[in-house]
Amino acid sequence: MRTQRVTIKDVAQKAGCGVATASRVLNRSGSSSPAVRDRVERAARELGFSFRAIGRALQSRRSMTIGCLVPSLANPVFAEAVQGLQDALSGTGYQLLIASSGYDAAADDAAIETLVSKGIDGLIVTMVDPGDSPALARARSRDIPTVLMFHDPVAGIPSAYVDNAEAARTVARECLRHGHRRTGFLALRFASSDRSRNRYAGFLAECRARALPDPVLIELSEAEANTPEKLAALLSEHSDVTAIFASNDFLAIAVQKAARLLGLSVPEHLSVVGFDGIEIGRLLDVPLATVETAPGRMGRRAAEMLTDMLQGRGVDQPPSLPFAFRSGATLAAPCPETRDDDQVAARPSSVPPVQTDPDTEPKRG
Amino acid sequence: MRTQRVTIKDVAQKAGCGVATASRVLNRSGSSSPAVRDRVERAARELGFSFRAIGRALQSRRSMTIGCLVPSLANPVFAEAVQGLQDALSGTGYQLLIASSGYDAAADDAAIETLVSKGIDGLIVTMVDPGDSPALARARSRDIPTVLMFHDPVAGIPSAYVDNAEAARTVARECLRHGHRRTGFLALRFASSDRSRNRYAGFLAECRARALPDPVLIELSEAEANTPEKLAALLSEHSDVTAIFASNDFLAIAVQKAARLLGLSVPEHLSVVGFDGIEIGRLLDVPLATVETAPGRMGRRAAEMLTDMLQGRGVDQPPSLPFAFRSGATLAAPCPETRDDDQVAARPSSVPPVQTDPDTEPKRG
DNA sequence: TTGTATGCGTTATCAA
DNA sequence: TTGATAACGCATACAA
Repeated sequence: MRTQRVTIKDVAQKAGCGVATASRVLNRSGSSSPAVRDRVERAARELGFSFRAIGRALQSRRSMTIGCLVPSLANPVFAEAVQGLQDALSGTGYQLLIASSGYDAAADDAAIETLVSKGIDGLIVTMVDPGDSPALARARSRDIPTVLMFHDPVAGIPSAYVDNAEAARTVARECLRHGHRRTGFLALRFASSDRSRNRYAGFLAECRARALPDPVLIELSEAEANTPEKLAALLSEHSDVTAIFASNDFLAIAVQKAARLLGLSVPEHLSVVGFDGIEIGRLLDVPLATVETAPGRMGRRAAEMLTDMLQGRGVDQPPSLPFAFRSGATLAAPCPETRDDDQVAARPSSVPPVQTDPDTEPKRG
Repeated sequence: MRTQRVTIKDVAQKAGCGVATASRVLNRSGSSSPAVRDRVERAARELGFSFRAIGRALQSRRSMTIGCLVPSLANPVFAEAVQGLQDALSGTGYQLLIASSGYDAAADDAAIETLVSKGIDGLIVTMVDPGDSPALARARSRDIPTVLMFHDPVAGIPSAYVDNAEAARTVARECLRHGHRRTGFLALRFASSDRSRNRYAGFLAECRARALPDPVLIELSEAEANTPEKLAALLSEHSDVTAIFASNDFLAIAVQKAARLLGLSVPEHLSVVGFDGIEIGRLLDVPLATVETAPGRMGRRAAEMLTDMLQGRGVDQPPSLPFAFRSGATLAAPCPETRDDDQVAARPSSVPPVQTDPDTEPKRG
């Protein structure tokens, strides 16, 4: 019962012409007489013919497929970015072949290897270490156009990104402006995320620039991030901290849950700031203070850069995408007496809020 | 400077043997002498050879690629499900070619058409109307193994799903148990989602079975869903409603925001129940009452069903996946005096809570 | 304008 | 054990 798929050869036969003619008609390439043209089109219609991309790919050496690698689609940041890719790619004829690594460097390499073997025309990746990936290097040495997402530019590979360090400095300023002095930086998989590291670096730099104590770096295991009780325990070890900068919104939300478990209210006892600006964050009844980075927009930008490269247009690193600090109910002045620290919270110093507008032109990193 | 890609022919040449031999060695198929074997492997290594999937696909008529269509990755439910697919597919050799429709039926068909033309070996879809899609029908008539996600089974296509109607009945019982009588059902794209419709149907049926007033059906536009103010306005038109059942968690969270805008507190003035059980819902400091459906698990199930079919094993519709009503702080007894309705809220009738355990065997729909 | 033949990269067949 | 060859589906150079 298996319907033998109809090929262009069948169409040609039915139309009583050669395959080349059929190909020309169906592709509107070359020239053809109205008569043959008609017969071919009717034959194709009647046979329910459609081109198979494999044949084309083999012959044209272009698969019209783009490979995409992200750590995980379970994190809304990446999911939104991939949807951004889809949006930008729709109508271009390119399809997305997707892979996820689970934040694992070895898996990154294996995935890229596989994607390349599949004959992708281009590559869009977010990975553990783009600067040290044999597979990525090999892909690039094979002239496969590649762009990064989320990463600050690395190894000369163009990237669609926000300036993580600069954004983190903004968060620091906002915390200080509200009078926080003892801050904490919370991160999952610090070792396997240059984004987290760069954010910490910026946060740290700004604190030092203002002669404030270094923020406490709190690294979490996967288990701690997903279990509010464990997170709470971890949090209680740093009772002098009045503001937590979480490396992403997901974590920031988890921190609030943990704080509640400890009987701390946000922001009275503990301020929380996130990073990313995922959609859901703005719908929370206590809006999350965070850095809006518009992940979907990052995806669109990445796709545009890649399609430019695919069309032979040279692409050099564009400026970083804009971000905007979004104030929210989770960030306020600390109440010194409520946590057991021994320092006096400073009143807001007169640091003006730094904001960049996501709708105007990007700022330079 | 473009590196001409190395093919098996190059390897054969360098090893001084025929391509067939090289193929056999490299695939460990057929037999070969240790000597040749050695030469081939060394040649392959030195040339940096790797198979190109396109050639294989053409000859074997299998692309080792699975097509996946979902409405949007911006909704965490679908993103988590797709990640579930990835997890289940990793190691099987299958890759995921992905498409999204933006909840548009025409886009659904176009996407399936494209995926099929790409030579996918199987299809996993969530779409507007699987029962009325010419493209899907065509794919199936071409014997492309297909499974649905999220949909109650339709047109004889096996599905990985939860029993939407039954789950909704559970929600109704829970609402009634807490004493709610006037309820509302909130849905986005009601017309283009059989999931929403089935949930409403179950909710309605249970209300009627208990001789309660029909729940108010509140349909939202995209704009209303994303703008808390508009949602609030809509909500205020139904001030007699004491409990809202939102068709998904995303909406449920938005409703809370809107309620806050109206000066209504949740759950004192308005109870809210969601659907899906997305990861982030459980981290909220006011945990969302919802139906946990484990989207990731649905994805894994779908992938397993498909790989079974791909291996020629017949797959008939398995029972629906289990769901669990998760109680949360957003559902409580109504306070009759706080909203302007004229009816007296009933005390909880003695309806036992209905729960199914996601870790035990699935329940039958 | 049309058709034939070739090649894209791989595997399977089959004869040596 | 080996290797030449024929597909697979398509586009294109070239000849007619």
